[in-house]
Amino acid sequence: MRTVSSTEPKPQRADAVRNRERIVEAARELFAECGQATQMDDVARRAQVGVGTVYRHFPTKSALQGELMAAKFRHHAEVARRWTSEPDGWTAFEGFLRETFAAMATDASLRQRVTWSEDADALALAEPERQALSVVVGEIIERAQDQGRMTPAFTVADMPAFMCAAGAVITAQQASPVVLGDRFLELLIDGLRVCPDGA
Amino acid sequence: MRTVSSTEPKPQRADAVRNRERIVEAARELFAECGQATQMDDVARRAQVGVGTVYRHFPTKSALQGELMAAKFRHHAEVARRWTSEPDGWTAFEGFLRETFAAMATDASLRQRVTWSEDADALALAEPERQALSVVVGEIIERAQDQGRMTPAFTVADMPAFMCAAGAVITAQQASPVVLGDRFLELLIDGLRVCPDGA
DNA sequence: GGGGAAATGGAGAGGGGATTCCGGTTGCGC
DNA sequence: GCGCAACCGGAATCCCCTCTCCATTTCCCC
Repeated sequence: MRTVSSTEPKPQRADAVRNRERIVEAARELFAECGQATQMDDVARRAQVGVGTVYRHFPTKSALQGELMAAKFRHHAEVARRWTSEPDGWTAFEGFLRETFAAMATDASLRQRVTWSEDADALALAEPERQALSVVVGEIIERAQDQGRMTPAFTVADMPAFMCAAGAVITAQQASPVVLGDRFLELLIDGLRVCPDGA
Repeated sequence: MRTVSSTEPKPQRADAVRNRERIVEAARELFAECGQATQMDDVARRAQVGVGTVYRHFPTKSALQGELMAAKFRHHAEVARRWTSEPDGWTAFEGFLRETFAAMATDASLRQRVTWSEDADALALAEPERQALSVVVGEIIERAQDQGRMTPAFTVADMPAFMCAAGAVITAQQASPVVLGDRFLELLIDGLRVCPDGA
């Protein structure tokens, strides 16, 4: 009897792997463009694949969206994790935020508000990744607060609102360049910082 | 020949007027609760009216949504107009914002982001009201800037992003009361103010 | 290079929801 | 009180989209 660990990823055929990647990429683009209005047929077409193939990889539209959300959380978590080694908590937090904002400016798919309404099933599927992100960022926040550099009123639970607010501003900037711009983001960041001379 | 001005509102029957109001009110509630997922049948049921009646008053779901958006713009514009008589531009602007935020906290239907994506047709139908709001608020903003009390970088075009950011924060507050809270809104407001001692 | 499991593709079933249609009802001017 | 337009209700229609099914094609191991 061969060793078959229950977590063995059972290797996929080369074409299946390739197609899955194509599908995810196509979906990312389309959801960024059309949001909820994106259709499975469109995804299939852009991925140059049949609808059946899309459904072989993702049993449900929600599953596909869930994967996209999970990917987004993974991405943010990775950025945060990279800043974790910075000893100063506030520097780490600020670095994470700025890097994330920059990424959002570049990639529309990162901008979509994600945590309220939309698709409950998709969100549920991405829950593990959301948790993981929460843990990493939460740790940075607590460190910054312990070091007295961040207002203690802020918690990880505030992050979604924070990100959504930032996303709104960034989206607006894309629409009309003449906009207040980055100053808004600076304001948001400043609001959390605790200066040496008091809050 | 009776005088029939082309803009004459042609009087409606009493029951028609009553039903129309009921429909709008029901729709406002449902869209606040379910957002885009709201169905015409639900609206009809909550208004205690047949679907046909809903369609008699609003030929399209978009038309109904458009009316709701128009109402929202009208509401905001009225608040702004009330502050127009205040001679100090910044005071007027701040008053308008605070009053509007307070209203958003109370009424979920005011909170929904409205200016991007969603339903282009509905937005188009509410365009006149949007314009009107824009004019009133724009005037206040310019006054505040002429008096040197507001950063000149801000324009009416920034308002949607601003409101959307505020909406995100307020929504988050509703979800978990332990949140950073109003300080966020203060930050946003502070960011536009120009203090006597420089920007 | 042959066999069979793994994948593919896309027509169409199925379901949900917006919109229509029209026989019946109601307000209102006379 | 009558008559008739305006209005109402809600079953039925129609369309759009997700998801299924299976004949056919493609990889991969021997």
